[in-house]
Amino acid sequence: MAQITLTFPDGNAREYEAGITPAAVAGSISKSLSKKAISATVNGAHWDLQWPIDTDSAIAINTLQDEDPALELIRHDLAHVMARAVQEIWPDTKVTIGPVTEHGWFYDFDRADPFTPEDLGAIEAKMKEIINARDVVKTEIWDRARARKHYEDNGEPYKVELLDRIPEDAPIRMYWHGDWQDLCRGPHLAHTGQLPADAFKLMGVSGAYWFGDVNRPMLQRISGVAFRNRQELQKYLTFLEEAAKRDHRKLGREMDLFHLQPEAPGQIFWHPNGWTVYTGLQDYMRRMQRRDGYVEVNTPQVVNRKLWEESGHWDNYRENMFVVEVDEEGAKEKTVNALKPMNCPCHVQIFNHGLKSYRDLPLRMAEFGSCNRYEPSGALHGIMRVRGFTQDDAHIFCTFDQVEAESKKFIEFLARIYDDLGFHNWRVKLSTRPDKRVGSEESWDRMEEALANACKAASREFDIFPGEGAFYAPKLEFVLTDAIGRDWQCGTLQLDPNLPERLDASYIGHDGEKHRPIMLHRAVLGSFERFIGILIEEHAGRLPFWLAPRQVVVASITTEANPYADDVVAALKAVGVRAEADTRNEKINYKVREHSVGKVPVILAVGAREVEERTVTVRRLGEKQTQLATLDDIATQLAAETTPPDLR
RNA sequence: GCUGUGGUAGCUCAGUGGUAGAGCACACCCUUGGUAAGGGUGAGGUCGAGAGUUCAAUCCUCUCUCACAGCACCA
Repeated sequence: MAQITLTFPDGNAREYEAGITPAAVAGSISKSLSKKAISATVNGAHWDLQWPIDTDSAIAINTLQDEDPALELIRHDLAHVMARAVQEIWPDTKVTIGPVTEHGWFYDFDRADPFTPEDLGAIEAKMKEIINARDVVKTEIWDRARARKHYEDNGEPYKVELLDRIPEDAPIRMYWHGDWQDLCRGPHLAHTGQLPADAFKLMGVSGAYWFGDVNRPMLQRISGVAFRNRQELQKYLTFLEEAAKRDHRKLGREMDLFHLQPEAPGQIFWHPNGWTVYTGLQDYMRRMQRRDGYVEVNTPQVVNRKLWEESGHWDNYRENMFVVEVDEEGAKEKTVNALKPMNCPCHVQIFNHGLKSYRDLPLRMAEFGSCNRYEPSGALHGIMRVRGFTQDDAHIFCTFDQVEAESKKFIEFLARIYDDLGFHNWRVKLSTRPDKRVGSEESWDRMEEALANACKAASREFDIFPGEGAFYAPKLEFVLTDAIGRDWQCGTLQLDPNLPERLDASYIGHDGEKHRPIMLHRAVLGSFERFIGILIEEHAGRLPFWLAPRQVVVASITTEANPYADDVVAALKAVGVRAEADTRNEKINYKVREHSVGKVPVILAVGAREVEERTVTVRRLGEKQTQLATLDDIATQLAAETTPPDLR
């Protein structure tokens, strides 16, 4: 038998017989390591303890201490253990695939009867049995025909299909957890007893299409989360609770910001409080855009089908459009219109109105464009994904030579806004040419280079997402991370040589000839609705003072202080602060609790002492401690705080 | 749109084949209280909509609708 040299992470090297398994290597080092070993890393690849090593290699034996391999194996083995548990309880269930996810795993099953939430408890109990049985995991490589016959004989059609999808030259690897068998590329743990029985939880049942294809059968997906130990699981569950507390749908109700109702699914009824936030944000954006050289326009909601045919939306986007048929007076046929789902075609109409010169470029045309899209019912989500919304939209008409500078300018603009709004953690994605595309390679090279250069010029790192661009041009997407680590894609910068072509936009160049401009579609917030949802969740409802709908409540402690409370409110209103008095016949404890729950950032308590001294007792949301201030001082201070960041 | 689960008072939820309950919120009264719920009384519901089964339906069946979770979608 040939000898091979294995090099360990500490630099030591030892000779072994070729074909030795990591399990045997671990055993040669120490008995305890042999017991603790869960897998190996061989030349950077995650390696099953049972897989032979045939050549000189760098090897590291992994234990539960090694987070990445440990989590991968725990989650992957739990997927198998769960599938086994399900098939033991319901033998008629057919198995499909069970991959690892960000926090756990899922496994998709085909079974006639739906799994109920109650079934999850039974499955979890059976999984714990399997773990406690400490069943050995073993693996073999089979030839394709044998595996195929095996699955055909066992009535597992999905596995047969999976086999057919494995490339010809790849090995067919079979795994067993005890007697239960699955097709799997591995690696896996040594035995089920290495799984932490108290660090996983089944999270729910849902539907999922086989291979994500609407035309294939809908399977039942059971998903779970898993960690290395109970503490890590608990930490994750606490995170979920925290996210639920921040849910904008819940806070929107509690703060009386907005509501939705069945008569207008996916469209928002903004209440006075919510509309205060909305207009505050919109006013800020309007000032910023004016300062950055945009002109603002407004375009129609209901637009004839003809324009959508010209723009290409009728062919490509029709199922997402609200179509409005109208009986026009005296007309033989109904006129077909659609609510605009996007603003771009209308903006091109303004651009096309009258001759444009190269001197007019770049032309930055902004609109708080109210759009309607018929989103699939299952996609609707609070105010984050709706059917009626307003974009902070703009189109920059320019020459190709101006693209890079305009892009850089936009990135800097967006950076300023995210900074003002308290999002300091964001990144840029550059989506490049997809497989299905129009335009020459040379033109794609130029467009991608322009966006990449703009990022560099604006001193922004970016990640490239190959193939993610639109069929006509690349784009930048701006993803921000919120206070609890979730990502939101908000801003976008999309190059577009296509629409000016379709809608025949042109300008007169230096040479006196007509030329085609290029368009940049761009948005910073995306939509006001969604962005406000993000803001609410980011701040857990405690919006920055300048955006808070109810900024100050003046709470009287005794009825004698009520007239003074009204005076204080008047003084604050006079300096532009949104203040209201709470002179109800309630105790101060009660008022403080109620307004704290309502996320009012500042409560000013006034009693006999304050009336006497013309002062207020200031209580900031989230702070237990109060401070005494004179009415003049607090008015000055709050007037400064209510000033939007761009006016400071 | 698909699969599953839901819809009972403003909110959070309990409940039953014989037309309904709690807590909070709301109104009124008592209380004038010093920083996260003082006490009492009262009002409030076509039990999501429609159809069916039944002597009788909020409850059982079907259809629709909206919401929630996931999938698909997001030119």
